[in-house]
Amino acid sequence: MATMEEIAEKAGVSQATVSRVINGHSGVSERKRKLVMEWVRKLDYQPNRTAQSLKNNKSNLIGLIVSDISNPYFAEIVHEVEKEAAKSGYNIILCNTENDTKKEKEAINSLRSRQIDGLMIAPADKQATHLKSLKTMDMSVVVITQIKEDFTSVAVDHEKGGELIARHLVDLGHKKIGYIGPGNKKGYRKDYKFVGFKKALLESGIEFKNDYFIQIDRNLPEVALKNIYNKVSKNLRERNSIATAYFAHNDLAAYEAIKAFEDCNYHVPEDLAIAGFDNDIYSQIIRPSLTTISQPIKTIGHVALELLLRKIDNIEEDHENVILEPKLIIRDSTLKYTFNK
Amino acid sequence: MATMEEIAEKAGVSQATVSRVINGHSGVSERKRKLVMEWVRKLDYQPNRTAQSLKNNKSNLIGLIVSDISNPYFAEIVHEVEKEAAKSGYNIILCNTENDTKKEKEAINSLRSRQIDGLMIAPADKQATHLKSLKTMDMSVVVITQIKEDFTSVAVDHEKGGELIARHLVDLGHKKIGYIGPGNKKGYRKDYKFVGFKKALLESGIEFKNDYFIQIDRNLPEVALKNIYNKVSKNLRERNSIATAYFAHNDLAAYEAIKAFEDCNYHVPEDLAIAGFDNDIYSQIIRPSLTTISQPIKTIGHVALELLLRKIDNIEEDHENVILEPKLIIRDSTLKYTFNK
DNA sequence: GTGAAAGCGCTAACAA
DNA sequence: TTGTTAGCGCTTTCAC
Repeated sequence: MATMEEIAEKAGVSQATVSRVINGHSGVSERKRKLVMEWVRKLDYQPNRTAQSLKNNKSNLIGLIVSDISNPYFAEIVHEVEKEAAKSGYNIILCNTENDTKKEKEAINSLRSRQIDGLMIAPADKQATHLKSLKTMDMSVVVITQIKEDFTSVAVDHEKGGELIARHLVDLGHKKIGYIGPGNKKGYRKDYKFVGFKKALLESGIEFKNDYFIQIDRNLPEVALKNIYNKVSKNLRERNSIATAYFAHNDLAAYEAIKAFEDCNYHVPEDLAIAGFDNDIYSQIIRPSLTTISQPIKTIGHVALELLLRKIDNIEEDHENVILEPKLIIRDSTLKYTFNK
Repeated sequence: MATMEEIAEKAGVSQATVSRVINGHSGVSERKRKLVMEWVRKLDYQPNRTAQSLKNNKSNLIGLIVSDISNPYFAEIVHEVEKEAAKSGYNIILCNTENDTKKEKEAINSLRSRQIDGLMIAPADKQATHLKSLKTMDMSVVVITQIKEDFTSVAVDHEKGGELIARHLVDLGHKKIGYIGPGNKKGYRKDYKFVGFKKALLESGIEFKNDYFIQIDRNLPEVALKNIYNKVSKNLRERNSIATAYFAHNDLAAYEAIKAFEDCNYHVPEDLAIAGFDNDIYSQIIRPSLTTISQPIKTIGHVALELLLRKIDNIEEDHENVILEPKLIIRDSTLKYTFNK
């Protein structure tokens, strides 16, 4: 790769002049400017961003840490963030943690080493102390998909999402209502969907019964789907009563649960209503189409990047917690449940 | 962020000694080593990879260019590549081109500027000359998801995939067989699935009829799904005969086609068999489960990264085209078609 | 308008 | 065993 030095030599000017031309600084004669540009083209010169970064103490690199890129929800966020970042001249270093705090920690260190200008992170489910250390090292950080009081963060109101589903199921006339998700476990982040769900049920006079709670493991994305299938099947076999409607904590889980229900001869949605969370692209494609909660993914990506860039440019000093509104999307998986069979 | 200089000062040694300790070089007294490490911990020192890159002319950065990260097929590849790369100490700079050659070109230049050690690219559908320029600039490149004779590449044999689907449909007894996909168009890369599909049909004595060809647009991932839906619906309305079985060029297209068929009152799979391509995670989740071609995605990611690292390390000099075998996955979407209605 | 030179944080050759 | 020094490619200050 050609360097400024080489261009300078060819064009018979100093390397400093080449730098001026490349960076569009004024105070270079038109003659030299032309000359330099000619050699830039001829040698297909590309500035060495590594050298620039070192000199300017600015990498134009953003670290993006997600827990599971295979989840279409995160894939969509990555898509959006990359797109917007590119517009502002930033590149993305992507790290996938597979919801593993150890990997998350490694990723943070690695990115720090790489002198990223800012970090966007969707933290793993497990509570971890290394996030706190981000504070002390004075790095521009935006947390996404969950609200963290001590960081700038952008997320959807999961609690309200859970409430929306609960009310919808109650409105349809369900009394026996279940939940499929991680639930609340010490050392893990709170399952706010579940919290809101139970709360809204209670407000409608229905106490959530643990018999209808199918608890699935956290932080195992690789095997998560199998886990869900097994847990649901096991539940159907071993418990003596099942609910008439289930709320699965995300769409992926809902799909898998539907499979398990079907394989146990419960037809969805005729015998069993089911709702998901995320409104991923498949939720309207699968049959039955899935009632779910839509998260404004593009907005999350957009807003989060915007905030991060502001932090990087020191425009934004203090924390801001952007809580976006979830939306209920009603589809066949709950609508076509048949009462009074 | 602390630098070696600061550590050196604190520990009362030279900066070179700090470097030696950090890099585990021999020839440092145990006393100084201990002393240095103590300050490394105290100041939470992280080496500046930018400076290292500049000095060593080695960034440990890999560029990964994909056309559409929202497609779970690519998301899975990214997942795998990132995971393997991390194991070898590489980070991934991800660029999403949205199947746009202009963005692709920009991404390549940007990555080059960033001194990446190697590039893995799933090229856009549109033929473009800038890929050729990669050759001249002597950069380690591995092309994925399509075979390019003049590069090292890793892909599945799409032609054979098309054949497998064709034979399967013929074996089931279908005579009127259609295709939903981009087809072959000048300036775009060949649609090998279609080629193999037609070839195998012909070998079975069935000539592919253009009446059963639903051609969809290329390079519009953002609107691709809508496009498919519209094209399929339009086709059903305007043509006087439809096939009994359709092969959609990927799973995403198949899902969308199913929706369109259903909305036009053709039941899948009873009235109409359909097959996809990719075997993405949803193909077994949707109902009807989708007959499709499985691509060994993990293997693609794995092998491609392996080859790229070998190229980077100059172990591999010449091109290698790894063509992986596709596998037919038979599911309800074709199996449950009802003949003799 | 232009060039020389310092320095970003690191590695490695050389000297001591 | 340790320190001094040059230099990776760039930006920017200073002097002319």
